[in-house]
Amino acid sequence: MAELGYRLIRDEILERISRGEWAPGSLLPAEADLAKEYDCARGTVNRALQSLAEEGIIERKRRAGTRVKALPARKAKFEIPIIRLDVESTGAVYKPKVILRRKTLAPAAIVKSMRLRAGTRALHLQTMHLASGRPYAFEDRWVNLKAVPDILNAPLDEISANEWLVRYAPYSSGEVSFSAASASEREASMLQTPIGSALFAVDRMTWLGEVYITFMKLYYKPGYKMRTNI
Amino acid sequence: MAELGYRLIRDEILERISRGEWAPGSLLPAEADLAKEYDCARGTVNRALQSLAEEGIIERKRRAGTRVKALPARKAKFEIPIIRLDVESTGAVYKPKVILRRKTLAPAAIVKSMRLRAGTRALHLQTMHLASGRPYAFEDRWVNLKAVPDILNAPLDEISANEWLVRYAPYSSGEVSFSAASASEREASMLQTPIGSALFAVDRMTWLGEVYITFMKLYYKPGYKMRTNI
DNA sequence: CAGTGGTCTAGACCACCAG
DNA sequence: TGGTGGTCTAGACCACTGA
Repeated sequence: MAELGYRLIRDEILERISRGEWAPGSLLPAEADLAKEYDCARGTVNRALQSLAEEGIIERKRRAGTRVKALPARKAKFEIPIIRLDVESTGAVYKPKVILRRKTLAPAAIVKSMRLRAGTRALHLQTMHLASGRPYAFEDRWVNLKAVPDILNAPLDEISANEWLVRYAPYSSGEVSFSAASASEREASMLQTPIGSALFAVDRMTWLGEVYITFMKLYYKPGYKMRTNI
Repeated sequence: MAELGYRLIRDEILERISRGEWAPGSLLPAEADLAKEYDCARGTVNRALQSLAEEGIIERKRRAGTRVKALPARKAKFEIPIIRLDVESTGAVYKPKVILRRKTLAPAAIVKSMRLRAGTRALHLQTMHLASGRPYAFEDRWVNLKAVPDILNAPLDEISANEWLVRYAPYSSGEVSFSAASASEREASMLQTPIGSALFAVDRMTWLGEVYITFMKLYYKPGYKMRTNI
């Protein structure tokens, strides 16, 4: 039964799991046996199974073999969105508008979470992301000037701080969290929505090596949804 | 420069990108050249680069070569959470409580999105997810009884519908979306929070092949955050 | 201890597509 | 059309760990 591509083998194995041939918790045949069955090299089966393991469908251990996960937690992949592309994909015209841009002492909470030295000055930015002139999202951001001093010279009304940072320090790691927030007076007036509206909020902190770069809070206009497939 | 493992090569290449050796948009050396540089087989470099491509760091095209993405959209992976495990990881005791369980005509919106036949009866379930007796999340779900008739016999006060479905039809595909919602009277009373509170909401629809299985809306108690790393 | 998955190798063929 | 990445192969050695 010669197949074309490890993807086909992966899909076929996935279907056999779906049909119940291998129940959650049970053991799959060894790679060598599957290779014989599919008449291919073991390496091909290995790639197929590694792919399923990455998706969270199966668990693999040396010597113990490959098992269907007892509680298959399917993993969803989200692209951390670049707002400009998000907006433009709806056909609207994107424009960032800087509301506040001030070099100032960072408040205690920011100093702590970004591990700055006490008394450090940081760049505080507030930006409205506009879609064809209408509010799309409101961003509140702190930037560590020790890490990226050049941002002071960036034309942030043409390119958003997010995109600027992505170009300057592109491959930092970070933490992201999603939540719901009630619009305070500030967010409400920015997004032109009543106080107390439910807003989808994204928090993001990024760093490069040991150096914290930026902390950002983003509030989307009411009705925003973040979608993906599993 | 013999390395141990394609992961090391991947990390090293990532670091070279971070340091700016290859800027966003620029071309990386061909696999064969990198293999020579790292003194390993091309297959090893290939695995390293495929891994970076999956993470959204680079783009690869036959003949055109490998480029650092111009706008590196780092991908975040979220595990679609199983609420019981979520709750238990906080040290609380999980308990699902069925509020409503009724075989009934599906409303038009559900019929349409689940592609049921008009006049089909479906199972309507409302479940409170409790953490040590306190409200954690409220779930509103429709189940296609043609797809999983056996759910009528499931002990849904012991195992949540979600987990039951995961065991019965574990490897369906689906769509997920995250949003913020204002608590209606129903959600507010369920979650013991004021009407209008901002709730983190998850919509999920799953199917197996051509058959739609279930549509679910989940409202978390105020303050819930969904976290991940990038 | 022995069987499993993890990984590397050297070579091969092919699909794709930019020059 | 030639150089690129995508993939397969057959074999090998090793790390891990359950019986």
